[in-house]
Amino acid sequence: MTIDGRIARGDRTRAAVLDAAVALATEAGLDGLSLGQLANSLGVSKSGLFAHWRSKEELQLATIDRAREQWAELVVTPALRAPRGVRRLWALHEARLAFYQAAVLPGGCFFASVEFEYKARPGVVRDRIAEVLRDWTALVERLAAEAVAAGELRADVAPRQLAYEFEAHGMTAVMRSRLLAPESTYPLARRALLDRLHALCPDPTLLPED
Amino acid sequence: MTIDGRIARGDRTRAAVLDAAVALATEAGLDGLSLGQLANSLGVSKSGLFAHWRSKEELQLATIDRAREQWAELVVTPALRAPRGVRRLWALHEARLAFYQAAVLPGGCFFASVEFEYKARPGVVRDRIAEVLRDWTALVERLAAEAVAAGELRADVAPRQLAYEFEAHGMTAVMRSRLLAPESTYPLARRALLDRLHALCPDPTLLPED
DNA sequence: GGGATAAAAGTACGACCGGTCGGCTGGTTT
DNA sequence: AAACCAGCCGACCGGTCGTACTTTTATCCC
Repeated sequence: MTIDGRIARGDRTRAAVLDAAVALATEAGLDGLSLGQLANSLGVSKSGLFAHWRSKEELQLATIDRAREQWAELVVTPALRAPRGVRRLWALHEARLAFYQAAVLPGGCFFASVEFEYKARPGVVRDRIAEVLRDWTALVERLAAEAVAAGELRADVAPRQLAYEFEAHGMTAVMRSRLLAPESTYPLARRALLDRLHALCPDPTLLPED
Repeated sequence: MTIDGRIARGDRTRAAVLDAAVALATEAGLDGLSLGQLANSLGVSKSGLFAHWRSKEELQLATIDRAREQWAELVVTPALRAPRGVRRLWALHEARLAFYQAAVLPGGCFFASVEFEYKARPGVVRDRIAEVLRDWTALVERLAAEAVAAGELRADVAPRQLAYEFEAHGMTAVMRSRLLAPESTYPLARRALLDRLHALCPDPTLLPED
């Protein structure tokens, strides 16, 4: 049973296009990204794109899905290797900052970009983005709740509140690091959450000192 | 000495255009905003816009300046009426959240939108945005430093660090309130900074309890 | 009244947008 | 070898973009 070479080629193209789209969208935005530019930057023709996605919107949705996969693969999964509890929460913050700092994507973060781009633009694309954000928030809340349940965070910690602060410190980092100074931003983002967790965590040995 | 009616009319038009541009940019972005749409939504002709600004870029810069004025007028100035120190810092946070919640701008915050839009797009527009952000950050840092100097915040508070967290809690609020749930977001943003300030402020009577 | 002047509209243009269509290419199946 | 198929391309469509040039309209000064 051999794989159909034509379909394999199509899959390769699709993957390459989506990876480029994710990266470009962090610079020009998901809507600002034009099909002509995207095709050019990949050395394919515009009509070649329409062979895989019937409209720009369909490609945008596929791009969002690809970005979510990438995020899961490069940020979430590595962080989940840390032991459950406050250390896992901290690992997620560090994995995220490392992802930004490594400049995997030129604009830093796909979702940070498109969330602001679509926050006031009703439609399917916005709905999909909101769904990803909800899932991500739920994950962070769950990790926080687990840390509380394990007794590693004070019992009066509200997971939802902590998740909000977690997200705030991370998202601000990606914007500031691109718009102002990268080298001075990441330490601030790191310390912001670390101080917060230290204040809530009875056992200081679970977290790095600085 | 009477005012030239022709110039007065021009000023009125310019102001109306810029106000509309600021508002629309929070939805469509500063670049996504097209001159045709802008002209249509104001009932003027596209070419009428070029009587006042010679290019789109020039209008974008003017829009940024106008947004800064609006921010100063509706957020900064009212907050500065609070007494110097930690109360002023808190007043600034609340004034900002009130501004977002009142939906003065449909997308919530002009600068939050354009900062993410231009974070990875070199050019004059980006430079201007970065300058505004630097000034704003300097203001918050100054207020934090004043609170420390007044003995209202612990002496080991780093103003730069606190200013980062201040900004993070505010900016995340505007995105979340638009993309997810407005009613549940603002309390989180409020509490995030309030808890932080309470932890750093020896005199609990200077801040609201909740 | 009659220029002078500023604001605004009208018109036109080239570039690019998202999208369609017919056809070529090369691997797969029979 | 023939029929078929998915991937991909060049040419092209109507529409909108930002921008330039010219013309009309409203106001001011003499």
